Amino acid sequence: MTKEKNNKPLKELPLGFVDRKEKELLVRDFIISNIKEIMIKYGFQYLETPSFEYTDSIGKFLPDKDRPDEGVFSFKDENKWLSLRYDLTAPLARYIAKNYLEISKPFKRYQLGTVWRNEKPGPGRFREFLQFDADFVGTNNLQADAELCIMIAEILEKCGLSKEEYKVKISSRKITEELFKKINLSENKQKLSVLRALDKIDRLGWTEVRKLLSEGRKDKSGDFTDGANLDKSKIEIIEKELKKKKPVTDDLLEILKIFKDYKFNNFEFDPSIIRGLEYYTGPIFEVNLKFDVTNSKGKVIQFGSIGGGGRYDNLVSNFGNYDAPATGISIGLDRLVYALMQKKEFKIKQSKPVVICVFDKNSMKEYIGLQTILRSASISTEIYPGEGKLKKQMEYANKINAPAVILYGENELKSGKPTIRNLSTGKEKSISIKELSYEIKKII
RNA sequence: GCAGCAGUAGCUCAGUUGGUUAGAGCACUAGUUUGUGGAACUAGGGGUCGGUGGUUCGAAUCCACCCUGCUGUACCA
Repeated sequence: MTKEKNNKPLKELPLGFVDRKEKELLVRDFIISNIKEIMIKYGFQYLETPSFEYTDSIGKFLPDKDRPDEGVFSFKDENKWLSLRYDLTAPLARYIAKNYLEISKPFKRYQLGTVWRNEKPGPGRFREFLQFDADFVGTNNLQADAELCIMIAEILEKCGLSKEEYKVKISSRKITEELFKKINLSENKQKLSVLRALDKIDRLGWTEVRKLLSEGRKDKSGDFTDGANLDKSKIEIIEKELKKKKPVTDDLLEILKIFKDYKFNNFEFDPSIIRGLEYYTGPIFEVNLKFDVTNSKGKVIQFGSIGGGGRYDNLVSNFGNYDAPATGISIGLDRLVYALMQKKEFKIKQSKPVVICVFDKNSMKEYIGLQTILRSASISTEIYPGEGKLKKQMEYANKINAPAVILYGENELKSGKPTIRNLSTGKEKSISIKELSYEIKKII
């Protein structure tokens, strides 16, 4: 007996994977439809690439590990490693490199797709999630970078956010590069740990970041993080440079000018935006939500950015001889959905079916007749799909939020006039079949 | 990965210093007479008390290890 129990299949989901229900999916669909509309307006092409790629194709920027499944989901297929994509940028670079000669440049594409990451999930973060990307390939024009920021702002506003509820932050990789020259930092490993430390200014503040730049820091759970081991004078220079309120690098100055021409002002220069990515070469941006987000227990949690991007001029050239400067942005849709669902006014209308009650199976022909009339009038309709008494059918209709039920029993069949019951008011009305669709539409 | 906290019914939780057949609310199912939902009442189903091992006459309760979740932290292409 115990053996049988042990053989039962698991009903649990793997870590970081979730079932998504209608409520969430409707919000997601709403966001997606806004995105598509705006993408068309901005002139981007729609592209889809497969979920799997050769690990080698998208793995150029993975940490050089012996195991190809570090951070990604991979398996070996006929001696070649395949990986589920971890973002949409690396597959884009692969796509460009493969089809370089056929693609007219500049190339603008947008893409919606699920990506997978084999890492620890956090609040609003899963191991499988939907991402939206828009990229310009084959142009050095900073108009592209500026337009991405403006476009993302338009998407968020279209989704119902006000200017106070989000902010586009911009910076440039050039700022930190110049800084490294200034303090004579050349070792790549140390550069990276400085960048990582600076990335946390927003969350931890300068006092803690100074610790990370020097000997290291202990967080409130008692865990210790190694520092970058810089000396005091260098840290002072970094701090002074990064506290500047206005950009001085030529790329940002130009973007600011373009913003002005577009009358776009919901941005903020923030030199502490790092984005941790090694491949960025120029302007970088990040989109932050400004309102509180709570978890399932009602506690306010740190939500962070819902997306970002920047210029990556060397990514395509990694594949061969083609050189294509590029810039792009990506948004984590599920995180945006999670945040948007917490805004009270966010109720998406969903049309639920009118339920035709079954009194007698011998009358199915009549029920189907009514259903056909309603469905051909594009009214969501169903004949009660279960079995049972009228009471049970009413309970069902109530539970699925049906706007009305149609009663077509013995009495009604005699007169040929079905009764419709409005489930929100409880009122019933005898209606001729001719007027049925019209009356139901009034209720919906 | 590291650290702190937690795991009792589908959900939210109670369970006294270890002591009989482990409880509540909500949800679910059936019924409160024939064709009427959202309320009430009655009855019912449902738990290897996260898992394994140990201490004990006896463990949901104590100990060890493991698993899972939450939160922070690290990594994040």
